[in-house]
Amino acid sequence: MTDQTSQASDDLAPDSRAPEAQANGFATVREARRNELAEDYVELIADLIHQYGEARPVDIAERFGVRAPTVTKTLNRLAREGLITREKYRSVFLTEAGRTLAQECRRRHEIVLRFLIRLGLDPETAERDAEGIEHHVSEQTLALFESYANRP
Amino acid sequence: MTDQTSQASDDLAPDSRAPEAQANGFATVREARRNELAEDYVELIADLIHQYGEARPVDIAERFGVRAPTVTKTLNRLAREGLITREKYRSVFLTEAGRTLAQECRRRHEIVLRFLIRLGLDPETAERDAEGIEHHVSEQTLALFESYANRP
DNA sequence: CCCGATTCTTAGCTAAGGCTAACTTATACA
DNA sequence: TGTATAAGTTAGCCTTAGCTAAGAATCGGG
Ligand SMILES: [Mn+2]
Ligand SMILES: [Mn+2]
Ligand SMILES: [Mn+2]
Ligand SMILES: [Mn+2]
Repeated sequence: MTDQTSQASDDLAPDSRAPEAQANGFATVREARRNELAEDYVELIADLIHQYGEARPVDIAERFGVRAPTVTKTLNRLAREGLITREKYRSVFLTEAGRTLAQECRRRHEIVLRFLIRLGLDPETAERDAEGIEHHVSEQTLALFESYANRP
Repeated sequence: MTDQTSQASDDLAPDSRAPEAQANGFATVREARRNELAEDYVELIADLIHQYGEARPVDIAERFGVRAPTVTKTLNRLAREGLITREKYRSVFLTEAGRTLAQECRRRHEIVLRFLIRLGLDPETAERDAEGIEHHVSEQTLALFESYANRP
């Protein structure tokens, strides 16, 4: 196995980083992926509480488009991780940690969304894309998105 | 449970879409999440083949930062899904479908990366963010990213 | 106040994606 | 050419995230 990187003028420029640097990048992405669902949950729970005063599993399931038992199981995990409190057969509420995380997610979501719309995307697509992108933007990127969105 | 949406002038504007529209958005994101890993694999495999003429599991493992058995298992799935071909104890190669997917991923990766750098992000962070974002950009967004990156 | 409908949970299944330990195969070099 | 090392696989573990079927709790209208 010989390295062809240094000789051929790579037209398409594959990743040129050292393997370890690349591995660090993927580690970051894996980490982000592990938190995505929890972030979507707390953000939605905060929204529901804001709109209706409470977050019921049935509403969470409807908005995510998943079945009730899936919600039950995920909520149990979030409780175990200290993001929500719950009693059997009752609505769920955010802990202090949950509220903090929800606020961060909400902020990221808003910034990404406003940025995409400002770029020229239609609101529907912007919402879809923002829902996925929001979990993968660094603070640096967020800052750039924000100033672009706020520009005169 | 009463809807407070119509009365209060919501300072933070929670998601105002109908539950079903929101569910569709999350379905799109779930779908994207299901494909992320396969996309990262075929893209990396294409890179390795381009650089070294072959893609060995040991190199894949090193660059992803995971253990060898994890790679074996994932490669088996990719083979089952018709994206790669493999023989036991040998390097892996892309099928036609795999090459096509790799090319699409590579294109998205490049566009997102160039866009972020053009926005003002440092290359390190741009790579990290692009690695996650690339799986969640619609064609519309991609088009906007591209014209921003190509602008004079 | 009670009974049917709704909501929520439990049990149990599948698949993905990570790991370690142990085994098998391939490679390389003395 | 034989064998030690490197590479790859297998087996088996765990957790997450989805599902259905079935049971338990709650709620509301008569
Ligand atoms: Mn999201
Ligand atoms: Mn969101
Ligand atoms: Mn990626
Ligand atoms: Mn990529």
